[in-house]
Amino acid sequence: MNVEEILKTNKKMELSKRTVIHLMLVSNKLNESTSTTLKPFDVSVQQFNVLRILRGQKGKPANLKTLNERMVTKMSNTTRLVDKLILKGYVKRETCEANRRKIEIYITTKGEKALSSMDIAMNKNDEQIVQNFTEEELEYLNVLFDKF
Amino acid sequence: MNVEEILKTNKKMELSKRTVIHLMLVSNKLNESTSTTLKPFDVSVQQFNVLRILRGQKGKPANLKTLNERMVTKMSNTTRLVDKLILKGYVKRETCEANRRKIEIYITTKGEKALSSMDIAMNKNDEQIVQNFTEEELEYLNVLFDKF
DNA sequence: AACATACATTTGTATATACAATTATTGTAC
DNA sequence: GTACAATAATTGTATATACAAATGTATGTT
Repeated sequence: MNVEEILKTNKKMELSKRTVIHLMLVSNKLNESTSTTLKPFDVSVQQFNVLRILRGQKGKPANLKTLNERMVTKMSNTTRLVDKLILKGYVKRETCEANRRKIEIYITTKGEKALSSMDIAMNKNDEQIVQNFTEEELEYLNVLFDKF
Repeated sequence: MNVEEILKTNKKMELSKRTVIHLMLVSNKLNESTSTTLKPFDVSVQQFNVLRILRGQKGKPANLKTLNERMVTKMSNTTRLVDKLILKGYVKRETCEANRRKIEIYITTKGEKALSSMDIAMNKNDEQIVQNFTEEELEYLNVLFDKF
C-alpha cells in the first residue's frame, strides 16, 4: 500500500500529512475487511463491539453510559444500537431498580453463542490483516500507536 | 492511548487482535479531530478529499469514476457528494462532449480559495496529530503502514 | 439497422449516524 | 417539601452511507 501510487501524485508530501493520509488508507482497509467478516453474522462492527463489552462484564449488567464510554468507536446513539441487538435476541434490557434512570443491559445465551462464532471469524481476520508483520514489528507498531 | 486501559480489561490479548483494536482507536481519534477541523468550513472529510483531488487535476476535469478510484475513503455515492459541492459553488459539472456518458467535474476559483484556507487548518491538525513522534519514528511508521 | 452488452452516472430505498430536544428520575439547596 | 439543577436514556429530525435498480449512452456482433 503505497500512498503516492494510490493518490497518483508525484510530489513530495509533508511527513505529517503523508502519515495522516496513510493512516486513513490503512484504517479504511481495516474497516472494509472487518465489515465483510461480520456481514455473514448480520451485525455491524459497533454491534459486535457492544456484545464483546457485555461479555466482558461477566454477568454484571452494563448501562448505556458505560457502553458508550467503552466503545472502540464512539457513536451518538447507543439506544438504537441496543434496540437492534434486542431484536436479534442477543441482549436483554431491564430498568435498574436502584436508579430508575438507568437501564441494565445483559448479553443473552443466544448472544454469547453468536459472539463465539463471530470471534472465530474475527480472529482469522485479525491474523490476516497483520500477516505481513513480524512479531517485533507488531510490538513496535503498538508502541508507536500509543503516541497518537 | 493505552488499549487495555481504554477497554478496562486486564487480560492479555493476542497481538494481532490488540493491534487491530489499537488501530481502530487511533483511526477513530484521527477522524474526530479531522471532522472537527473541517467543521468550521462546513465540508465533510470526503468533500475535502474530492476538492484536493480536483485541484490535483490542474485544470483537467475529473469524472466520477476517477474521483471514486482516487478517494482515500471509498464511498458509494459520489454523485450526491458532488451535488453538495456544487451547491456550495466549489465545483462545477458538465457532460463530456466526447463521451456523453461521462461528466466532467472542475474545481471553481471559489472552491480553490476555500480549499486553501482548509489546507492551513488541516496542516496544523496534521502536525498536532503527530506531535509526539520524532521524524525517524514517523518514517518508520510509514514503512510499517505499507505492510497492511 | 437491430440487438445485446458494457459503461458511467443517477435515483430509490433502507439503514446508520450526528446532533438537538425531550422525558423521566434523582439529588440538592433553601 | 418544593424548586431547580443534574443525570440517564429516549425520541425527532436532518443528513450520510450502502446497496440495488434504473437511466442514458456507447460499442460490438450478426
